[in-house]
Amino acid sequence: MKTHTESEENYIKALYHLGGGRPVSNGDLAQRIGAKGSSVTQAVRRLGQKDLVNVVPYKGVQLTPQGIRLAKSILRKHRLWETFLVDKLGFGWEEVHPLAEQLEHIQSEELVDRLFQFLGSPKHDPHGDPIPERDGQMPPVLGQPIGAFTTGTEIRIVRVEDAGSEFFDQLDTMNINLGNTYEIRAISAFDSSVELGSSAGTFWLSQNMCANIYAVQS
Amino acid sequence: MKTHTESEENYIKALYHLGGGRPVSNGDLAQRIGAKGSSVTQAVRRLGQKDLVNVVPYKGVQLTPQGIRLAKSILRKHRLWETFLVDKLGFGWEEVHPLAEQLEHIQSEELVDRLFQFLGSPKHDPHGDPIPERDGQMPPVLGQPIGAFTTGTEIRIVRVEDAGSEFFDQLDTMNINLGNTYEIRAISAFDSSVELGSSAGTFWLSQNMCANIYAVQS
DNA sequence: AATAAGGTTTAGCTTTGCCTAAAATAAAAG
DNA sequence: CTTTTATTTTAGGCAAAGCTAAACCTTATT
Repeated sequence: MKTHTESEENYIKALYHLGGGRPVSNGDLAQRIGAKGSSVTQAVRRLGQKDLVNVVPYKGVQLTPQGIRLAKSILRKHRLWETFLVDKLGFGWEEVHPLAEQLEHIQSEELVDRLFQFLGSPKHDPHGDPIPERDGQMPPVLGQPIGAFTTGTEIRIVRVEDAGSEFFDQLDTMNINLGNTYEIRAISAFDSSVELGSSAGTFWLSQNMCANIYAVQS
Repeated sequence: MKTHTESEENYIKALYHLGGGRPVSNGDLAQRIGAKGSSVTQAVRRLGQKDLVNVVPYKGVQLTPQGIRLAKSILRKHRLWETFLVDKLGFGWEEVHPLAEQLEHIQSEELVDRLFQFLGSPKHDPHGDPIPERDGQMPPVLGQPIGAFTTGTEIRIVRVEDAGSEFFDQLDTMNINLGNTYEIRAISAFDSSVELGSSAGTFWLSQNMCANIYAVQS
């Protein structure tokens, strides 16, 4: 397994995020990376030479199986480090992303394996996102948006989308965490907001909040 | 506090290692970095523009107070990560150096502080080397070479030099670790090797081994 | 004091990775 | 089916970091 630059890894990661295995447009990729289209053209050409992507000029870029494998290994590292930062160092979930973005580029199979063990072989990261396994298998993506349940259901929060720092701040101030359980008390016919209840009382969640919070029946 | 490239940080680290605050020659620096002299000339010019070093052409390069501060902060990170890798992830002391070399470039004051706390505010790393404090103060450099003690002394191993992987392998096979205590049984007048004794028996350590193992009386 | 040797710097080239501006192509609108 | 628009690629620059080879200081030797 060859060694790649951070820039290359960032492109691979972005490609995986945007398309998984499907083709991605130059523009989308440029936007995601935060570079100009011309830079992207060059970058993907380099990746193509390494057989990490297939490039069809003017059409799009697509990860090869090799590229997908690499993407998953980076994602694995990213999510393991996030888990470390939250579980062991006590960071808040909003703070960890930029740090994990640096840590994910550290190269060492051994380190990843040991970290995985040290963290108790987690299947999901602090946001509830699945951590790819060593062999590339993906644990299940958990939960449904809160709005998808019916009134009266007991639910448990299992995942939150990364919807920006304000979203996370809101979660913090409302004291909402993974593992919390609530009862769906009501769903507004007017604006789709949801009333949740627990032993501590009840409160309303806006539609926008609900759309980024995932739960399972419990 | 500005942000620096990894290359820059590596030069600063090398400068600190070779000279502390004293001037270092282009050649020595080149050797340490593993680059050619011409590359070094350019690199130190860049560092000079950032006021991290003073350069006197044909004479030598010298860290500024700013440079020294940076060097210490890198060293702090390096040694904290080594401590993490050994204490928490169970790496052997010979394996951790190249990994810490990557991890030391992660940028985040907060991360360093939390890591420090998580590790129990250590003053020395797994090799017994002092970990610079947040403010740049250095804990004491521990111990004396084993050969410096007199026969009959009870000693405790507190530090080992980084003398290459074969040295560490030898330590491992002889089961020598920081914290171990021995009695100095004899010192050879012929080759300065030393006989150490413990409850498990006695054994001889060559002069070369002794020179890289530091101990205190206990 | 002159010169040879060794170390240092300059000059010029390479790659990565980004940029802007101009040309080329694909897609959508008339 | 042509033309306009939006996207993508080429062309040409720039900075970081490395390299080799040639020129240039220092120092040591004669």
